[in-house]
Amino acid sequence: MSVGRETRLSAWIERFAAHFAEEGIPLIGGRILGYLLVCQPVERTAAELSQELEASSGSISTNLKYLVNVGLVTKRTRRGRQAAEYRINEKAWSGFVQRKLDAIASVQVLTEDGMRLLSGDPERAMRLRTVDHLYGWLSAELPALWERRPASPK
Amino acid sequence: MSVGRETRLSAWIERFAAHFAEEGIPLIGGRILGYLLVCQPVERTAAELSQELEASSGSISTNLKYLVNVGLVTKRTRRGRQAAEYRINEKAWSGFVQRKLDAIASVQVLTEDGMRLLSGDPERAMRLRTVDHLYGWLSAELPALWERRPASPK
DNA sequence: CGATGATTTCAGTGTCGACCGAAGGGGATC
DNA sequence: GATCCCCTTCGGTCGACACTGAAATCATCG
Repeated sequence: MSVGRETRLSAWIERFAAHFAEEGIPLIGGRILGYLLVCQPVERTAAELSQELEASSGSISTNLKYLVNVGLVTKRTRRGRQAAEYRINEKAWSGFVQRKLDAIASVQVLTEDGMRLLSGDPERAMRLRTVDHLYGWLSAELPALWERRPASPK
Repeated sequence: MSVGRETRLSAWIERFAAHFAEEGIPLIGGRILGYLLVCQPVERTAAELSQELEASSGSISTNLKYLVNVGLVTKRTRRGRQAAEYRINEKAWSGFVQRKLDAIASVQVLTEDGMRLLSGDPERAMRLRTVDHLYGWLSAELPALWERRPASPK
């Protein structure tokens, strides 16, 4: 007897959430993301998410607030409906990734400052220089790479 | 009365450690990295680090073990010296950064699996497809970018 | 082989953050 | 304006992890 598609999707959502948990996103936040990426229909209320993901209403609320804040989820309210509907904002994902790349390259600000502090002593600055050059290169190339990013498929 | 260079370097080390603390590296580990990048002479014993950074011997030991493990610090023992000497391995920094980039691109494995699970339903796969394309592009371009990385300065 | 000096191990402490669930507040409908 | 949901807020619990300091371990030298 085969495992149903929904069951396999649940397992996939869990893997998805686990990955982002390692990057500091709360487990429940990751589950919401994974779920909203594949659910049908695309919009869900907080109460539905709470039930589907077996998480407390408080956790759902907190995490939705966070996800809406970073732009990955969109909140929609409708007249005549007390329940707000949430959906994934997949277009915002590139901004999300871009922030990660920026975070890596931003170390260059630090290494640059360090080089300045050691400017009178080239010998002593050698170790930092190696690191600074690496980040300097990244700071130049990553934004350039990002420019060449193709538009998302229609 | 001006602030001495060493004082400013201490402040810089603290900023350096704070940055990597946000990325999950323990504060003391970050301090060790920053300190070993700029100290003179370049090699230090665990006891010296403990004193300079005002951290317990246990913390220093744990963090050095971790940093040696990921390759950012090199341990050297010498005959006739009971104290091992540690120094920064600035050449390993590129591997450190590369692992970060790989971690970002590795999401493509997840999105790809998800696409497979939704293969029978293109409509439903649309949201994931947008995300998958982004990571697919990254998975292709980041390694290519890395190839063009220049050697560190002599 | 014992003494010495250094490092590693380990149990204990404190902090921080995710999560829960009950209480409170805000709309919408009647 | 009363009722009914739904969402958010908030106190409390739990587990994870960084850090400490003392004890155990290890290496060197006399």
